[in-house]
Amino acid sequence: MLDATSSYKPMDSRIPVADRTGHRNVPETTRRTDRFPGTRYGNRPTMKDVAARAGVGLKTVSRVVNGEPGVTPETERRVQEAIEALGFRRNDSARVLRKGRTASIGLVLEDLADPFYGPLSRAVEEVARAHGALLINGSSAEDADREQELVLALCARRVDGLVVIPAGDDHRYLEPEIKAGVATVFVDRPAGHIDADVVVSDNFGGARDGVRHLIAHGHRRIGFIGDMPRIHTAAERLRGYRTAMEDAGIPVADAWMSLGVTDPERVRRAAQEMLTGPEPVTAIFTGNNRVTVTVIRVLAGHARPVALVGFDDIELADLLQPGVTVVAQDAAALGRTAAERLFRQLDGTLIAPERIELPTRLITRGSGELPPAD
Amino acid sequence: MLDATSSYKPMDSRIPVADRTGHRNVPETTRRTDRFPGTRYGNRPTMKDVAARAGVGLKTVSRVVNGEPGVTPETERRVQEAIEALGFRRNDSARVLRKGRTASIGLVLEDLADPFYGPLSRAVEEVARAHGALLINGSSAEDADREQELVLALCARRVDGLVVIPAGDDHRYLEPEIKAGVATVFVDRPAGHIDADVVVSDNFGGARDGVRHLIAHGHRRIGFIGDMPRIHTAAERLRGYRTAMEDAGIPVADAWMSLGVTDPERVRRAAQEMLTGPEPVTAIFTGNNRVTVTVIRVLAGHARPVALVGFDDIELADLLQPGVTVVAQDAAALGRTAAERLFRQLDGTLIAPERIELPTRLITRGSGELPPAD
DNA sequence: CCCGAGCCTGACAACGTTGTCCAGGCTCTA
DNA sequence: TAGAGCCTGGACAACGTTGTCAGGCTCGGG
Repeated sequence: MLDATSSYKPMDSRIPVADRTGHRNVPETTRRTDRFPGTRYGNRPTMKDVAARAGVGLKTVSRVVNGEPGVTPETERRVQEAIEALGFRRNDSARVLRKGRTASIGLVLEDLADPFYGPLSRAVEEVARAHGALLINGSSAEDADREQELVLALCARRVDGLVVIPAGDDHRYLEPEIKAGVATVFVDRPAGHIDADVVVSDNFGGARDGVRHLIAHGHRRIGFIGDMPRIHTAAERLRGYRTAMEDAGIPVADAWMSLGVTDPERVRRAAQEMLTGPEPVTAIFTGNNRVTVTVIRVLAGHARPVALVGFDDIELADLLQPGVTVVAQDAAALGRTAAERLFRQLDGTLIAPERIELPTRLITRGSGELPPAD
Repeated sequence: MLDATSSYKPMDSRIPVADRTGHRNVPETTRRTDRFPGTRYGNRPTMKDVAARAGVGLKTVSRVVNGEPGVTPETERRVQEAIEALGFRRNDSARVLRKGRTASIGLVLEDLADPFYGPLSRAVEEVARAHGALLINGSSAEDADREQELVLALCARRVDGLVVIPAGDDHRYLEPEIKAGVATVFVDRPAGHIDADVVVSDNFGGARDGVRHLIAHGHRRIGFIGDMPRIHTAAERLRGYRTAMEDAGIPVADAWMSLGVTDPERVRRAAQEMLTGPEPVTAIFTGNNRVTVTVIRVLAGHARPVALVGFDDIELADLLQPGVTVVAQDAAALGRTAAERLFRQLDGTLIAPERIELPTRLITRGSGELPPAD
């Protein structure tokens, strides 16, 4: 009978909180069964094994593995042979312990599945790769506690740096980490109560320009559907909307603004309400890609044409009827800029934290140029 | 003057190849400047420091940090206080070294920025999280060498398991790793020359059904634009196309099939050619989401209506005119299934490698139901 | 023939944590 | 009151790697 009783017990990677529930660790017996004769699971060969087999010293193996000079070709050959034969692979955990640097950086974002974060994540990865570092990432699901949990787990892994798209608004918990030398850059939204590098889009200006665009095309009753105002980007975009309206001397009715979670159901209802209320809007400005997509669906089923400008570009926006006018931000540039700054922190090239704002771009495709249909 | 001469020298995370270029390691001096008085960069407090400050033994600190029983409330309080005061955070590298498990899994995919992989990646992350593990991921950019490099770097980090979307077609290099106990699951495409768990979509059946759908709507001259045939999914989808055509007794002209890299330029040209050739197609079956998007653009500028069925669902496909009929695969389910299987391997619940095939779903929205316009 | 220089090589400690094991003090019972 | 047993705490080794340092070898010059 196969011994398959052991179960996956990873290290507890949570924050070291003393939850003294008295759970006693089961004694760690051999965890793996011996399915391959001659090779025990989990018992990887070490440099010591290689050294023994090659008949050399430990340090010589280390030298060969790391390509350090000072090894005779003949000795090196013997070591390489032993490495091949045993299937040796250097244990980077031990290496990290010794060297201090892990050559990995952490990326905490809201949701990997969101099309906005894909390119951002990829850009960070590219830069990391160029610097020989790996990328560990996690989704906070827009939850401050989960963000903290993730960030601290990454710090426990001793990542060299962190790129964080903050969900919470208080990052003082990161102070000891930053002091201890963890390079940190916030992206998309600023950090809270802490002085750190920040790379953001010009959310205010972008939204203002988008709304101005609608105003320029004759709209006055313009709706705004955005994310929860506690999210910085959402607040900034709202401010852009308000400013554009104010600048144009248009008083804003409360019924034209809807802020909250951006799940399709709420957004759909919000859109319906501002389209059918006592002062129905003739145009809508949407606060992010998810909202835009939902509103497009609503408008597709709406009788009267309604103008639309959305924040964030969306794929195929040009092929819809009409094409969707958007305020586009460059997600890849955000990620790239942040990551590059991170590595400059690690270089020691960077002195003081800075706030970098990347411009947005209005892309007109038709939906924003519809005249008001009263 | 600030000492900013040190530069980021991460651990070399490449495969241990002896590139004896004789580069000598610069002596590692203190890397960080002392910007914060009283806190040296990189010198984090250890359990020893905490123990000293709390006036207890090293192991007692360990017990408190890990919530192990056997510590007086009073002692625990003192230790917690010291932890707070010093900003101590357990070093997981050392922990890993001692425990053997890293509580992290690796995910190697083609491109994080591809909308198909976002949900997949997210699903893997969710499962990992549920098992207390972190996710490290990297993009292979469809390059076999880069895939191997990434995978081995992850193994050097001693990830507990690997979810791999293979780019290469020979994975024998993974044998020692798997033997050493690294749980491994391949997704989306099977592994090459190696017996391992595989989770794939029914690419053949899906493509066959999609093409049958077009045939059922009266098409006979149907084009196929897909990825390089060395990619397994591409080959399977092509096989589905051929089978559907054959079953219907339709001879396939070479000019109707185009296989190769799926960059927009090539795809655009391929589509143009089969639309204007001597035997112009009346319908096109596209082999993945990128191809589909490009072909939609081509068809949008085409005079005569052409039917289209695409492999992979795409966002907003329902809002285009006409809606795009697709063969949808469930990326999240692929990721979830693979990850769950991975953790069952780690549990010891799983014995023999298996091949799991998830069904695809034909979603009709209009573009596939257009009659042939001759 | 001897000595110093230079090149290889390996012994050893250290990185920070956890498992093992033992000692001392306490409580409880006979 | 003594002995048994429990509870708390700490000393120590080990995990696999790398930096330091010293020893042994070869070679050439005096």
